[in-house]
Amino acid sequence: MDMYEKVIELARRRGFIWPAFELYGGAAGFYDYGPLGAPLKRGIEDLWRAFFVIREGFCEIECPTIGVEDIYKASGHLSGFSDPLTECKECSEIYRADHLIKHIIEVPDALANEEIYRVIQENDVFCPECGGDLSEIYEFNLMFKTFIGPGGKQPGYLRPETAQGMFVNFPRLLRHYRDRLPFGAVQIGKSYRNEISPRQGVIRLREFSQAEAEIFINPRDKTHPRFGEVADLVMTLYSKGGQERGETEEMTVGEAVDKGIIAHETLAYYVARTYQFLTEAGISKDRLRFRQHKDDEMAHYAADCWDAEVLLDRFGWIEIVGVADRTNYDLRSHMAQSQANLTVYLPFDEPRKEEKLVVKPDMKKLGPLFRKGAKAVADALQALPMEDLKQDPILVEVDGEKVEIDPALVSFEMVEEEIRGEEIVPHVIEPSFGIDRILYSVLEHSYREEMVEGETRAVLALQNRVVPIQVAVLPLMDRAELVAPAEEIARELRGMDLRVEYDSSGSIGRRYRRNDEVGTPYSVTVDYETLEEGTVTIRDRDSMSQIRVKKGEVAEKVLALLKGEMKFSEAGSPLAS
RNA sequence: GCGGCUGUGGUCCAGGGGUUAGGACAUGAGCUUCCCAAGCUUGUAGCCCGGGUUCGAUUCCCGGCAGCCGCACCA
Repeated sequence: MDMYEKVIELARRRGFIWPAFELYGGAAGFYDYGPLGAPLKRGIEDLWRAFFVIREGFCEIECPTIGVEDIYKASGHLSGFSDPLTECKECSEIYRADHLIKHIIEVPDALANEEIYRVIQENDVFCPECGGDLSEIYEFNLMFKTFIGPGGKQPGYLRPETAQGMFVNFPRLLRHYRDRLPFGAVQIGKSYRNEISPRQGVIRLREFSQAEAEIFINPRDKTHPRFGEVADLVMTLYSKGGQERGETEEMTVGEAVDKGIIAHETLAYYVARTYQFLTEAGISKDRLRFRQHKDDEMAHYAADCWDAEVLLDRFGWIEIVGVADRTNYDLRSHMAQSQANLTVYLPFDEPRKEEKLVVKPDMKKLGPLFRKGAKAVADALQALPMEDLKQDPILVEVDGEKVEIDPALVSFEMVEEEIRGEEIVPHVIEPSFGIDRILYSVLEHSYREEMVEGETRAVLALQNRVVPIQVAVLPLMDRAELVAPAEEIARELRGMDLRVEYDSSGSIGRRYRRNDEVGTPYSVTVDYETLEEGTVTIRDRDSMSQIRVKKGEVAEKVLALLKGEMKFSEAGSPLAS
């Protein structure tokens, strides 16, 4: 059994991750989060919120998971996210149709499917495997399509990423932030991709959760005011150059920016925050690296892009986060599609003075003279440079005809104008997190087995911050005199909003093991000394050691331990074993 | 989507054209002053789905679904 099998088996058995629709045979690429998985996922998302909403001052929004067609025309998902496929009629092999004619047509992407098929037929392209005839082209789009309202008139698509919600709300977000850069907006939610062949469990899903931030910044200033907070952080980087040499480098974030390895401070800042988030969530530092996209794998508009990759036992290095400088591509696309103005007015530090030629055609006279053509003449006059306006007569060309204009009909002068700022389209830094992949990676990186008295002990060493069961309350035996105080303690802990597991079944050792396996960090045990001395024990998951504390103090101590405000060894007196 | 392998209680596995499908672990109830998967008593729970062959199918055949591996695909 490899690690993946062990972890997935545990996750299924103990209620973290279940195949969806199992009752009806299931469907590939869909999973349920069970009673422990759902709180674990929420814990990871809440930690993400702490990092990317609270501490950065970004806002969280929530948009529909179904989008109208224009959004995905603009984003490129409608055209770029679908592949033209063709199938061999003999051996049923499937090919990307455009790939088959690459050597004939330079830009096959530009062709319609019928045209690709014609090129295939005219150039005698056959199945590369068996030489058989190829079928007509059919489109496979990775977006789930649906229809909005009755009649099938308005198509809708399940969103393939949450990012577009932030882009299409840009004008309102800008106003929310009172017309100033930089600002950020985030969204945590489901996205959908109709993958051809989802494999690898929760790594490749058809419905998955993303946490994405879109940070809108001034393209002229990509420094970051809080860069100093992360400059000394050491990370494992796998840069473009490093990939060519086949080696990773340990480096501080500051050094990476100084050497030009990471494009600029702002990108590096969020790479660093990503590192902190992942390690606090429970990703192992020595199985985490940041890999830079090579030029040919990066989208053409992107300036720089770094993926956080984790090392998984079965799958090798897997991408779990992408942090990209997408420049102004997305906003420009939506400007073109929607005709809306998605710019920000940026004042200059100092107003600039500029000389400007102002041309004023005398419309009172030009109007009667040229009637319908007057506007075209005036436009042509206004486009002329100074020298041409000084001629007598002034020559302009309107609709291919040369027209002579009396200089008396037009006045012009140089005006000194003060320019206080300019309209710009912000650049976007996009950290994009795959929550499901992170959750699985946290499980695998937290899982360990150790030998205890000849038995294998399985432990999920989850971080307190994300753990689904925070504390177990266990009477030493299922007897009334122990059960009563144990139930009382469980009630008290629940009263503090802790997620408590109360368990009185079987032997105490078995219950410790069960809780170890799902990561419960602390177990409170009620024994006969509780009745005699008024104390209980707290057991630490990782060390298996126990301390004894007063019953009345156990709740506050457990809370302090969970928050990391108290060391375990200092929370009570050690239990003689 | 193609090919190969696989599908039996919650988990892991055994089995087999014919009465009641077997084990281990897990799990419920009970006993036990018992702190690391102990013990005893006693329960619950299964042949992936559909069709075919057959007197009879969990077993054989076909299809579907799911899992694993390979190919293809992967903004």
